[in-house]
Amino acid sequence: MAAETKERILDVAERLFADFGYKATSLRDITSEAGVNLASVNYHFGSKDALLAALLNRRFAPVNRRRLELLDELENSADGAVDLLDLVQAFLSPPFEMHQGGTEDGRTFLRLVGRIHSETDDVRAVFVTLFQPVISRFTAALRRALPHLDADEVAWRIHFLVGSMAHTMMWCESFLSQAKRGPDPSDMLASLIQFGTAGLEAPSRQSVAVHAHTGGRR
Amino acid sequence: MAAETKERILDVAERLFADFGYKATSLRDITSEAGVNLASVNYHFGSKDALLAALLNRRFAPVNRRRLELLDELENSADGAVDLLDLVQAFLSPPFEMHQGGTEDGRTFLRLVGRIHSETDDVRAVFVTLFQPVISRFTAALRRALPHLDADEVAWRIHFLVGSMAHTMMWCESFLSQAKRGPDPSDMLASLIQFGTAGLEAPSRQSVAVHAHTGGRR
DNA sequence: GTATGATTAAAACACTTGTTTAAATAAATT
DNA sequence: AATTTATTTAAACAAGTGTTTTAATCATAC
Repeated sequence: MAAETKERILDVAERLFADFGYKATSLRDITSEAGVNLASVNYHFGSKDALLAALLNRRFAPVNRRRLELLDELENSADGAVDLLDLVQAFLSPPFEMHQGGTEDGRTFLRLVGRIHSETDDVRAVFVTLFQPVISRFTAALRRALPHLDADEVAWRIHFLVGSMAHTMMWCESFLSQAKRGPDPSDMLASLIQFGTAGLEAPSRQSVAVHAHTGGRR
Repeated sequence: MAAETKERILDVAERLFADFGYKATSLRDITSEAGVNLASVNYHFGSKDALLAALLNRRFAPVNRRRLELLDELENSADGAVDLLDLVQAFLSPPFEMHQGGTEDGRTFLRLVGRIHSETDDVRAVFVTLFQPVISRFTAALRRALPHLDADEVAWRIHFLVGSMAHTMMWCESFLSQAKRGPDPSDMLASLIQFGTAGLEAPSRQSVAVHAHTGGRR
């Protein structure tokens, strides 16, 4: 019974955090929907913060492990020169494949991924810790794959990529109304990879400035 | 004295909402920091929600007006064929030029832009209303500028662009530590335009399936 | 069957939230 | 100057927050 309670709390909390954010979700919301006693959160996890930490660890640790695993494969097979498209795919795919993106749980998880990126720093603290090794290793790999860009520019563009990922994951449910088809997560992944790869390998901004001078822009 | 109180509340609320989000900022945080009485928020604005609405109107109405103004200019001067780069620039520039991005106020506003994109739907309601005409007109213009993409694909990519914008605006302050130079908003704008334009005009996606568990692509 | 430890239950705790009230003060109008 | 309106103040309100406590219940081992 104990393990079941813990998991029910984690499952419900994950969904509510994903939909309404951490601050806006109360322990009473979680426990009443999970059908468990209010005090059980503090009994099993210690605090609301610790619940969040446990929740993030449960999901993001495997995702980030998978990212690094894919990156290892790429760097081992093709020594030195890793294809940019493969890098982007290795970074973006794991959240989608983790929970079979099409299912209800999978989509909830995608919303959680997006939501957590926009929580305030105090909430993101645990998440950032889990994310950090991934970011640093992919940053290094992307620098090698984008030799025409300086380090700062690569850093900017990684943030752009993460932003487009997070934002779209968070709001893809809301697109139901305006899109003809429902938002298929694997469609989203394919589009995102396409968009992100092209954005990352865009020419450096200096060459654009030169281009702008000679090339007819007002 | 009345107008001064109202503006002090708006200024402080804007900064706190930008830094900590709407839910996490209490009226007591705002009023104490602004040096005004707690009840003055409800007196001048009616409620916390109405304060947010007033705050968003004050800043985003001019920004979105400017966006549409720039779009009008583009569509009038070059009849039919509007350059993609110009479109992206017309969409992204106004938040940066509005408050002279480099100043403290300007950077606070950029954080607010980013933050508001990630608030939950109830909080974003007012914002979405202000944003909607901009999105629909730019969507139409982008479809014309990207004839090789179908409507759904254009919609996805607009969300990617908005996401990269919002995310980076929100966290650009945090990049101070890892970047050599402080994050210059105009640098960010230039990079963002570069990234977004390339991403938008990327070739239409060939089917990229969710990464198989068998490992790397061969 | 009883004792031991783990789990659940209900209640209370101390604190914060947005909002309202009623009196006091300031400003503007007549 | 007197009166009406606008604004500020301090206090209280009702509801909600995470957390703690104390007792009751359950499962398991002796």
